Amino acid sequence: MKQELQEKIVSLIEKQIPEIKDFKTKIKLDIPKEEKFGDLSLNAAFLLAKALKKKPFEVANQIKEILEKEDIFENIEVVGGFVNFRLSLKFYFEILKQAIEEKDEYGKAKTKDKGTINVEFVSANPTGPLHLGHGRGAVVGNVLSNLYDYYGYFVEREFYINDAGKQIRKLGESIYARFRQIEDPSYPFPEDGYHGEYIKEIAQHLYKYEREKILSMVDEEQAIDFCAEFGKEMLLERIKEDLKSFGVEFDIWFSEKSLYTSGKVDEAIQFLKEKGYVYEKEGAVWLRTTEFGDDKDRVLIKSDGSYTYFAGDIAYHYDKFKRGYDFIVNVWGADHHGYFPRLKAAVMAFGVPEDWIRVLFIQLVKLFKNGKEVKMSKRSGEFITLKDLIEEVGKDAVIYFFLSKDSNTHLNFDIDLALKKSNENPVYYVQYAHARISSVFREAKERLGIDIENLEEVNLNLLKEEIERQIMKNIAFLPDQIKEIAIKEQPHRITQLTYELAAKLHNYYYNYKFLNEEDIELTKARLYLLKAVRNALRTLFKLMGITPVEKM
RNA sequence: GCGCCCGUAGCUCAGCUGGAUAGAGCAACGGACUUCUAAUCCGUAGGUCGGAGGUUCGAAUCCUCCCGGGCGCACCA
Repeated sequence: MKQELQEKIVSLIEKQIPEIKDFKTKIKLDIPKEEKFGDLSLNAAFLLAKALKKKPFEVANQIKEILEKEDIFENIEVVGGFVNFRLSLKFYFEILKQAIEEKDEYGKAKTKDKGTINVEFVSANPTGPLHLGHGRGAVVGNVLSNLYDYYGYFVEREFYINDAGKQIRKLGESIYARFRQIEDPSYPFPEDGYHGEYIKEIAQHLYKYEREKILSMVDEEQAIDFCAEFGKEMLLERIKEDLKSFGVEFDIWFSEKSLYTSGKVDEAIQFLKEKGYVYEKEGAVWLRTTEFGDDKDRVLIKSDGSYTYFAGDIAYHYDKFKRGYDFIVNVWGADHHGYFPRLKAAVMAFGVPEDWIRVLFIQLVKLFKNGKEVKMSKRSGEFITLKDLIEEVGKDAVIYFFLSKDSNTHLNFDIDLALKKSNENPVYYVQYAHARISSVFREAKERLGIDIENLEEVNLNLLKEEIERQIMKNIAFLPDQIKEIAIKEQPHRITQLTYELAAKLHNYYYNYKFLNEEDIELTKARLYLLKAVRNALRTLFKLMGITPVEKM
């Protein structure tokens, strides 16, 4: 909406001040922080002042005169060099109508014509339960996907399963050792094995159902492989369950191992070789990543003939490249940031532009208990899992908390605070706003017989209060703001949009009475506005994966 | 040593890629329930935006240097 308005305004000005076309990219139509500056604010006069050799104030007044003839503006004021507009109620009424018709997808793109993209996130090793960092990545990746979907992209969500390599081997050894220890407590546990209780559980499960089979294996290696495979599958199932309870579902589960068994690694290396970026040195095969900004070249095939992890990752991204996405997004833990330049270089060697691959880094989640930091590590097995946390505080609170901070900053998670389930968690604030509206609707039906589903003829001109106007404005520009945070990849800002709208609703609720049997017309108009607010809230909740509760 | 990220109220954090008097929540203090749910609302107090320069009509935001904290610099995965 803002975009359309801006284009309209610029084209109107252009008829009289053609110089404006030189500043089109710098012109901003802003929503001012303060109400007294109107609904929208235009900075064009500052930009034009120099070119026209006039003062910003004079140019602003000129713009004011041009735009005053339009009926979508109720009032235009010049303050300093800013041109501030107030939009007409007529304009807002159209918006409310739209919000009501589009339900919980208010403002969402009707078609997926922006393109097709892939978002890869979580991608945890199937060697243990998900921890809090994974949870943060899951929320950020999922919401980012939802935002792109809202914006008009066809989005595929993908989980890359690291089911090859040493980690899995270690998993197998750990499970096997626990398995043997059931009968022989002195059986040695691998030094750097996984210590968590879940390993024992898996071992006990195997002992119960597969004891004979495992013990009959002549080769211990075979038994370890078996344990690894079994454990991996079991843990992967748990990961899937945890994510599902979190409202996160993937379209594609991509196995790293499949790359090796299907020959895709060789295929990718061959492709790069033909492009001339592969060479041999000191018995190893290298990729010339320095060609694309990496600070040194990287090994693909080690001198012992085995592939590096990097080679596998290249094959994986070569696969994505061939799928033909417009661009891809990877959500990674921040400790991998040093890895990005080389992967980007490899991907660019395929022949895609630099921004084809994007990475969102998720900084560490630090857990605090009793005011002290709790160190988490998979190796010691001493950590609070995502599942524990969701069970204790509920998925909505966890989602909202993980989402409310910029993913690129460290997050301190105070477990005591979260467990309190108190109003200190702002998720209750926004949910309460929705619950209050629902409550009003229930009362409207019971007391006044007004069915919220049949609000056809309402006189919106009765909505004269300043707060009502503010709410309409908030709803009107919400889709613009959602789209903006989508393209800027700032999913955390959605919590603020939600909070702002909820705050206005609470203010409105406290200061005005909606149900008034003496004035049914006004009641209906207000219910109509409330319905638009409810839909806007539901739209935001849906993007975040939070439940719109009817009662609290 | 090199690279990336962070530094904003007592605490946890926003600040929309340069806009107007830097904002929220929690904590503190003072008010508002005979009402459609007080998990709410209204108000008070709290700041050298880590520091110093620079760019310009205008800087928390962009550039340079410095100071703190985190992370990363493999023929590991």
